[in-house]
Amino acid sequence: MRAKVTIGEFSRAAHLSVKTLRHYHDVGLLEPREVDPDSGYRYYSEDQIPQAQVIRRLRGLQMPVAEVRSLLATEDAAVRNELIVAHLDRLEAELAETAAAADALRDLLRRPPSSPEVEHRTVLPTAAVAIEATVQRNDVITWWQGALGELEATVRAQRLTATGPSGGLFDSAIFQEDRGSAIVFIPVDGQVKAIGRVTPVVIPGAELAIIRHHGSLSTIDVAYGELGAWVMKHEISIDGPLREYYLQVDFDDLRSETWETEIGWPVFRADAEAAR
Amino acid sequence: MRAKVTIGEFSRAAHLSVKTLRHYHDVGLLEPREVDPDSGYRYYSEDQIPQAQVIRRLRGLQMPVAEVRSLLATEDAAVRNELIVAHLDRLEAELAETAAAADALRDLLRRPPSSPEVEHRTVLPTAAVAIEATVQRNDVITWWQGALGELEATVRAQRLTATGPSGGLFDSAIFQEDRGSAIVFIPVDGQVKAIGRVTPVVIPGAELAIIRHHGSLSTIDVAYGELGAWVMKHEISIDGPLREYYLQVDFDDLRSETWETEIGWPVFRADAEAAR
DNA sequence: TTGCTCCTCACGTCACGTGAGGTGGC
DNA sequence: TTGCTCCTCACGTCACGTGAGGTGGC
Repeated sequence: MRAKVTIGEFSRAAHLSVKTLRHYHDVGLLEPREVDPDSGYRYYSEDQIPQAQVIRRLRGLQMPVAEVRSLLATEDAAVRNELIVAHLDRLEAELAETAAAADALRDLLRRPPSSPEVEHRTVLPTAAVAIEATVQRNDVITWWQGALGELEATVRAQRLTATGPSGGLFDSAIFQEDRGSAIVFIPVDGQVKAIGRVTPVVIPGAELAIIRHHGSLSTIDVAYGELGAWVMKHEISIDGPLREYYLQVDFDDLRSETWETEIGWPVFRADAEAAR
Repeated sequence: MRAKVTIGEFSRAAHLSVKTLRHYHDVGLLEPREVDPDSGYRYYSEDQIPQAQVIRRLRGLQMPVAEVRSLLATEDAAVRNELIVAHLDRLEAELAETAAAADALRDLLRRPPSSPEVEHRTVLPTAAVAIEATVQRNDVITWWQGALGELEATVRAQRLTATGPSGGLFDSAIFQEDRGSAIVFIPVDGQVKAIGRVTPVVIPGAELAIIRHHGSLSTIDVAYGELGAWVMKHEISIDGPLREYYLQVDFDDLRSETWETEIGWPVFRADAEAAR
C-alpha cells in the first residue's frame, strides 16, 4: 500500500521546506512520483522519505546539489556508501584545515608587529629538474605536494645530486586571477632523463628581495604581505613570478613548525636600493 | 615613506584576486587609498596590506562580508579582537556540529532498515506552564533549550508539581516554510503566576500516532521520517502541530545517547484505523 | 608604438528565499 | 462557499567570477 501525499505533507515528514522541494524537482534532484497534468500539483510517495532524508543530510554537510544527484544516480548501494564516506573524509580534512586557520588567526592577533628582515640576493640561472603546470589557486597546495614528491623520487631514482634546496616559481596570475603557471624544481647536476611530468630545465636568474618564513605554511601569507609591503615601500617591485625556496621541509605536516621557507620577490637595481 | 601601488601589485602581496579587490571596493569593505578621477585607476597603499590580510583570513573562515566590515569599523582594537575571538568560538561550535552530523550520517548508513513501532494515543487537554514564540527553523534548537530551562526554573521557584513529562508543539509551518509558532511546556497542577515569558496554558487534547526515538536529538529527523511514512501509508494524517514529549533528558548534551523522546503526529479516527 | 594593465558594465553561478498574482480541492 | 493549499513566474541574495569592449600608462 503506497500513498500519494501533497508537497506540504511530505515537507513535514522530510523536514524540507516546500520551496526547497519544488527547487529539488526543478533541478531533478528529487522528483515527485506523480504530477497532475492539469493542476501541476506534485504528489510524493511515502517511500521517498528515506531518499529525501539522505539528501537533507548531505546538503547539511555542504555537498553540492550536483554531487548529491550523481551520487544518488549510482545504482550499487555499496558504491554509493563509499562515495558518501569519501565525502565525509574530505569534509573531516577540511574541518581540520578550518580549525587550524582559526588557530592561526588567533596567533596572528596575538603576534607583535614585527619589522621584517629583508635581504637582497642575485640568483644565477640554475640547472634543475622541474614540473610545470597551469594551476587554479585552490589546487596549488595539492598539486605542489604531489609534484615535489615526484621530483624527489626522480632525483633518488636517477641518482642525481641536489645542488641546493628545492623551490617553486609562482606566476603572479595565480594570485591576481586565481589561475596561472607554477613550477616546482630541485637544482641538480648532470644528465637528466625526462620521466613522467619531470623535465630538465634551467631556472632563470633574478634579482630578488628575500624574506624568511619560520613555521607553518598556513601562515605564509603574512610573510608575503610583509615582503610585499617592503618592496612597495622601497619602490623597487617589478613584475615576474614569485619564488619560494624550501630550506627545511616536513611534507607529512604542512602545519609543522619546523618548516623554513624563503620567499623571493622580483626587484630591480638591488645594489643601489639596498643603500637607502 | 608610503608608496601607492596598482591593484595588480597589491593583489600579489595581499593574496586577493583583482576581481575580489574591486568587489571589496564596490561594497566598501576595503577602499583604495586613492582613485584617479580621470582613469578610475585604484591606488593602494602598502600599509593597507595587514588590513587586507585580516579580511582574507576572516573571509576564509566564512565570516560574512557585512560582519567583517562592521568588525573593522570598530575603533577599539581590543574590542575588535574580542569580536574575532567570539566568531572563532562560534565557528568551533559549528565544526563540532558538522563533525557530529558526519558521524550521524555514517551511523545512518550502517543502520538496518527498522520497522517502526507506532502506537496510537488519545491525549486529553492538560494544564501546563508554557513558553510560546514564533521561531525560525535555524533558531529552534537554541530557543527550545533556553525556554525549557526557564520553564524548569519557574516550576522549581513556584514549587509546582510536574504531572507528566515536558513537551513541545511545533507548527507545521516551521518545517514547510522555515518559520512558525512553537510552544514548550511542562504539565503542572495548581495555581501558576505568569513570570517572564512563562504563562499558564491548557495544552489541547489530540489523537496522535506516536513513535519513540532513542538517543541523540541530532538523528531525530529519521524518526520523524519513519512516523511520517507510517501515517501516510495508513492515510490518517491530518493537519496540526507536531508534538514531542521528553521522557529522558540530558540538557547538557543534546547528542547524548540517554535521550528518550516521543514524537506525536496528529491523526484521525485512531481506533478504526488501528484495526487495519 | 606595442602590449600589458586597468577600467566599467552586464551577466552568470549556486541554492535556494521572497513575493505577486492566480487557481485548485475539500 | 470560504479559506487554505498549491501553482508558476520573476526577481532577490551572497560573494564573487566571466567575458565583452574599451582606455590608460610605460
